[in-house]
Amino acid sequence: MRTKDIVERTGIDKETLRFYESKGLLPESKRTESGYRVFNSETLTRIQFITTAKQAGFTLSEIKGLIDLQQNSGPCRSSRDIAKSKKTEISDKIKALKKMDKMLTSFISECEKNGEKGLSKPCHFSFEKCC
Amino acid sequence: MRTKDIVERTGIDKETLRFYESKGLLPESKRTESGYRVFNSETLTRIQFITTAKQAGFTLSEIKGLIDLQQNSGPCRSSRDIAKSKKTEISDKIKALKKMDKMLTSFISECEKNGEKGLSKPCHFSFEKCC
DNA sequence: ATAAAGTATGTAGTATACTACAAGGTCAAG
DNA sequence: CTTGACCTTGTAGTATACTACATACTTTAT
Repeated sequence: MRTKDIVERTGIDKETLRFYESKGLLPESKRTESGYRVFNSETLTRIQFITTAKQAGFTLSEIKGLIDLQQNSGPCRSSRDIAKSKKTEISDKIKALKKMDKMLTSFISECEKNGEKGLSKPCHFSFEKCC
Repeated sequence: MRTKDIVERTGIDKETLRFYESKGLLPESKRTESGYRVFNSETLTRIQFITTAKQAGFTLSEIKGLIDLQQNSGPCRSSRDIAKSKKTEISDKIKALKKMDKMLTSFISECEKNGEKGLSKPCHFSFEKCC
């Protein structure tokens, strides 16, 4: 696969691909004789991983940390401990998201109170007071 | 309350407080005769809201959007629709986080396989292949 | 009265994560 | 054999979210 194929299949920009390569999130790719990048399907799964991790709110350097976790040759113990602390971060993020969701749910039901009338009137609800 | 009190109670920096004010995330605060900012407890709840929303992965402009939702005087319907689409974003983020959590859980149990021996050996696990 | 702590403003700098060129080389189709 | 799509590098610019001054005024403690 060449650059264009990766771009089409993952949806990321070609400049972003190069940017990720420069940051070490992707290994330096093989090249044709003329210098064109050649990718394999592992690049696709790697980019999907980066995309998911980004959506989960991790920074690129944190994502690099996760990639390095399973590539280092040191003892598994230290990697496991990092993984465990990441799990804590994740559960904190989920808590924050659930709190936001609860606020929005209350807001929506407040809006919809009294049906059509309620929806036509201005809002009287504070997210801050909700939780 | 003065700047120092807000800083102590919320943990945000005084420059960040001023920054949020300049971005419209906080209303322009009242001042003493000499120009010192004076805050009330609503500022505290507002900052807690911003902090939670940030942790949930929302940008400051998205957070401003949420604050504006319940402050606008237009019909509740449009605010409700924005709130509904925010709820979708939140559920997508939670999905991404759960996926990450699952990967890390598998990674940890793989590390801990064979107990002490497993933890001393290098890792052989790929997040990419997991999900 | 003076030093120390606290606050104000404006401006500049940093880190992250792209994003957009410019200038040029490669390759396949007509 | 040239046109156009595709690729290369390097460098510069943008947006977000702070963060760090420099300079100066106010208030509090001794």
